[in-house]
Amino acid sequence: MPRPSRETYGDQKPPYSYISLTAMAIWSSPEKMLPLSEIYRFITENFPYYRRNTQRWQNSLRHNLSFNDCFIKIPRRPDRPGKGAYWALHPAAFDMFENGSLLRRRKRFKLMKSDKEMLDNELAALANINRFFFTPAETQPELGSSVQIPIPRVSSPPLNTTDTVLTNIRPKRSFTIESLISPDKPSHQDSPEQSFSPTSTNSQWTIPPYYDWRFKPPILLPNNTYYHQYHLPPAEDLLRVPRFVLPSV
DNA sequence: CTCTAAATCAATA
DNA sequence: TATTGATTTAGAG
Repeated sequence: MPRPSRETYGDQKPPYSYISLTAMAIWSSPEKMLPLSEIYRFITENFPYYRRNTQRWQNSLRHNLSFNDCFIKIPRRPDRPGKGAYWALHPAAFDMFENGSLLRRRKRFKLMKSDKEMLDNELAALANINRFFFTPAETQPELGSSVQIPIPRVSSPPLNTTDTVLTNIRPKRSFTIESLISPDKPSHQDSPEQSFSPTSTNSQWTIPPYYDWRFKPPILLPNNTYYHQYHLPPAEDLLRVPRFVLPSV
């Protein structure tokens, strides 16, 4: 009996929710995050059913991305071509599909307010990093140097570094088509590149390694302001990328 | 049957 | 592209 493949369902609607399909797409990517257009492409390429009525299901899928806390939107780095942000899976949402509920989960994945604020702080810091790309070239920090990036206060207290909610989270299954189509395959082992690999040293990983800046605990200054210290990547390709300069208004 | 996640329609930014 | 609300559909206990 042939192993179930991408064409298993043909033109029939696959028994997966948009959330499942999106998670599959994201997880199949090398960086574990994709722009919207790539999510579309994954689904239409792998499930022929979705090659028609695209306006309907793509609208629904976008609704899912915005509505569900399990998807986090990561700003595109200015040195990357293309449009739209990247979408990733929230690391705490990996066990959403326990007991094979790929159609309807028992519970929605909803973040607590404190977790949402923590994530907002991370993303705000990322947005600030992006802004460095747009500052005048003369005043941009040296690549390979360290830089302090102010964190906008979205709540008080803005950060809780001892929070362990996000610690030691790994997926219970891999979001490959093969493993999801035959979920009862018991001995399925994740390939190394499919395995979850936190990059931060303190294992409080929240954002994929896309930004390449190493996370450091926030610094509290005497004036009661918080900073994040990042190390700018020494990557050669980044050095070659033309730096963006804001037109002075 | 009930509960509520998921899908749909669609206005708006 | 992305967010949000309103409403309907339908999965599963």
